[in-house]
Amino acid sequence: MESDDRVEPMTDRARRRPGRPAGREHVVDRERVLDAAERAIAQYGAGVSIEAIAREAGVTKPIVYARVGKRTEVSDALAQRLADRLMEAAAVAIGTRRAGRTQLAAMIRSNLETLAAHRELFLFVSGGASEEMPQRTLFLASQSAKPMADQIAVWRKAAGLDPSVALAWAYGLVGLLNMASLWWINESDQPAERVAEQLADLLWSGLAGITPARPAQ
Amino acid sequence: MESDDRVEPMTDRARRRPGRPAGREHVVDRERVLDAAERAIAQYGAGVSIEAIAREAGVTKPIVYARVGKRTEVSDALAQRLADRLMEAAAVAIGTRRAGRTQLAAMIRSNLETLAAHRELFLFVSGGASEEMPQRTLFLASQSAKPMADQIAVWRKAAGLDPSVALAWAYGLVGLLNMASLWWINESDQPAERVAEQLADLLWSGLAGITPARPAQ
DNA sequence: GGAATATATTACTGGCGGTAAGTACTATGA
DNA sequence: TCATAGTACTTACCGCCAGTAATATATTCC
Repeated sequence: MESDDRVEPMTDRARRRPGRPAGREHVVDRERVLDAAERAIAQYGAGVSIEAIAREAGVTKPIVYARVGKRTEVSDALAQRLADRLMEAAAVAIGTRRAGRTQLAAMIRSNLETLAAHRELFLFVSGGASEEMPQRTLFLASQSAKPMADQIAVWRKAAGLDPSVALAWAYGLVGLLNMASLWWINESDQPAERVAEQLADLLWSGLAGITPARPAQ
Repeated sequence: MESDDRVEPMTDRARRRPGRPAGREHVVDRERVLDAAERAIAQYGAGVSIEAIAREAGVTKPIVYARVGKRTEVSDALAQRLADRLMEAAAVAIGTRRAGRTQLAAMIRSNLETLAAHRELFLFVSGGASEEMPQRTLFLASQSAKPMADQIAVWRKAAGLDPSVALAWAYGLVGLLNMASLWWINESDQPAERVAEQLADLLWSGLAGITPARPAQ
């Protein structure tokens, strides 16, 4: 009795004694925590607990708070990552294509497929109700919408059209892409390419500034 | 001592003794609970607790569960209400206008203003991360999107165009309207009418089926 | 009147976000 | 070299809340 069966709450895995570990660096840095958060989300879904994220990183909860912050801050950081990935994928998809409808369809398709690939991450990032939800949702949308708005403004100016539509269009488009992706991922069995074509049909002429003569009234 | 200071957890307001109340009807029915939920959300924000909703209704927590169900079910019920209100407002806004761009702008504007009027409710309904978030988000989007898809399919058929775009367009449009509304409510100081015009500019020609000749490639 | 049923309340459980308190290693200055 | 301060972890705890069980009172049916 009393031998060495001290309690070991840190559930399995790389257990570490309390106290400062030997070595002079952080045992896991911020980026590692975020990597672990992504893995944990992929595994357990958007409702994953902070504790589970910490476990996945091989540390304990307070470390997550020390490196990244509270849940909303983890979410914000991952939103940034996701937005970057979307931009990057879009850039690749657009590739060498000339600006035009084909480019738009390629961009939409890459958005569909990228969000599908990071489905749970997408949900983690868009989820999480609370008092300051509106600010958070907008913040994460703005990661995509702000660059998009800049691009739209440039196009519109170049075409001699009013650039003041840029922000409204950009936020609208982000919302459209998100919802359409969610729908496609969960309920549609059409290929991404087809849905992308359909959405391009909806958006292209407006984006290109092809406005039919406004009917009087 | 020992007089009558029994604990009285039911915080203030219309305290009631345990046990069945005198009278043969439910003291509050489902609709009253949902009304109270809306008031509580308006007052405390989207993160409101079930307990607060119960208090607002003048009953206790288990009654909310008995009449409506768990949090997600409250949210679903309110999503239905909100969707109904959006449809109704759109119908009013459209009014006697002839189908066309002006009608579209009026519809968008009514959407902006209706969501602004029910800001916190909108957030309560769209918030709430968990395992089955995707299904919930889609469910609530579908309240608006399904009728919209039907309408689009009718239009497209009448115009001799492919109606199979309807679902993708409808979900996309719901997402667009939601996100644009959120942006407008929180970050834009432009009048609703102007934003509605801008979005109509983006969408009208696509919706009307005015497709520019697709450039080769 | 009394059993069965209906309708409420209070009381509890479990889990999680977030933080405080405790522990062990490293660095610095006399 | 040794005490003292600082750092980087851990365990332990608090508070809140969703959801449910246990309990109390009123009605209904025989």
